Amino acid sequence: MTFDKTRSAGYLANHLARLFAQHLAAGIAPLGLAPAQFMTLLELWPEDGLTQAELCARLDVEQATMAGTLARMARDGLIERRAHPLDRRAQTVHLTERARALQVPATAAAAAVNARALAALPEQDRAAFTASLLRVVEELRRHKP
Amino acid sequence: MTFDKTRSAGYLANHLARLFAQHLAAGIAPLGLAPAQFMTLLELWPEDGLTQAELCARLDVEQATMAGTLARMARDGLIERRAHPLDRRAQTVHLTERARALQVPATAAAAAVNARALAALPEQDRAAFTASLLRVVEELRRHKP
DNA sequence: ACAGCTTGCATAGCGTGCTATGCAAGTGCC
DNA sequence: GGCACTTGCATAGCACGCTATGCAAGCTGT
Repeated sequence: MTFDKTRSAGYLANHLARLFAQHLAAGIAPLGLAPAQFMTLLELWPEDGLTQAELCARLDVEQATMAGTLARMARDGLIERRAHPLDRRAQTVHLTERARALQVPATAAAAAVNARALAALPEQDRAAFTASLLRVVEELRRHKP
Repeated sequence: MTFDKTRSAGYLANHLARLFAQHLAAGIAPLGLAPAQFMTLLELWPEDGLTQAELCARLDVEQATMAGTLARMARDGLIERRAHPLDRRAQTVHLTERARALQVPATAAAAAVNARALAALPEQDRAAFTASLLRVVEELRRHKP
């Protein structure tokens, strides 16, 4: 009857994401990065020159959210926008040298947080856990509200 | 080398929490509730008259965050604050009739979201999944950054 | 060619998280 | 009793999510 928060996947997912965000923020703040900026860089490091719309689709965030994140990244000297060669409405997003230099330390910090978190699970359960996370993500993404 | 977002627990947790929040928000918005208000009500439905500090501890959110959530709940007629009988600094938080009436429909909506999400997993994996979520939450909560 | 739909982006407003401050009230120790 | 520390709460400022608008540019069909 009473909703048990220690057994509700949604409740736990919210709590887990807040904890991950706190740990990640602490790890990358010394680099001058915030979590959403790091997520965006994860897409741009391997493939520069994406448009805002492409970043939205890949990160599954709304366009207005990405506009705000890119504005802060431009303010902080992580990206610069250039006119799209084919579409005068669009812009392409390009990394600065400063952003490129952060790839190794930032991904190391994120990997450290993942490692510390997964240390809570026996080694043979970890792959199943992330696989389940992925399956549930895909399920909820398929039939969005 | 390149961080694989489909295998990073932190990335997936963030994505999953956003999806859960979207589904839950859609389910409880017709009731006039927002997700953090629902979380707070989960504590107050079984035990009225808690203080703000107690709510913070139980939900693991910062005091300033809870102050904002309670302000919005009071504005929306879900709670009222009364003077604490023993401590003149503190207030106790009490549910209104309107808030009590939402318990059944709101928990039903949340349970439906959980059920839809967990439908992605074979039935025998679901308990292990939520148990792993809980273990990782407790791990990250133990050594906070 | 032009009217109308679609697409790319910016902006405003709000909810929810955080840290950092500040104040009032309780507690403790001398 | 009085000074210092702690505790309960409010507020401000910021990051990120969201929806809702609005505008400019591209596309479509007649």
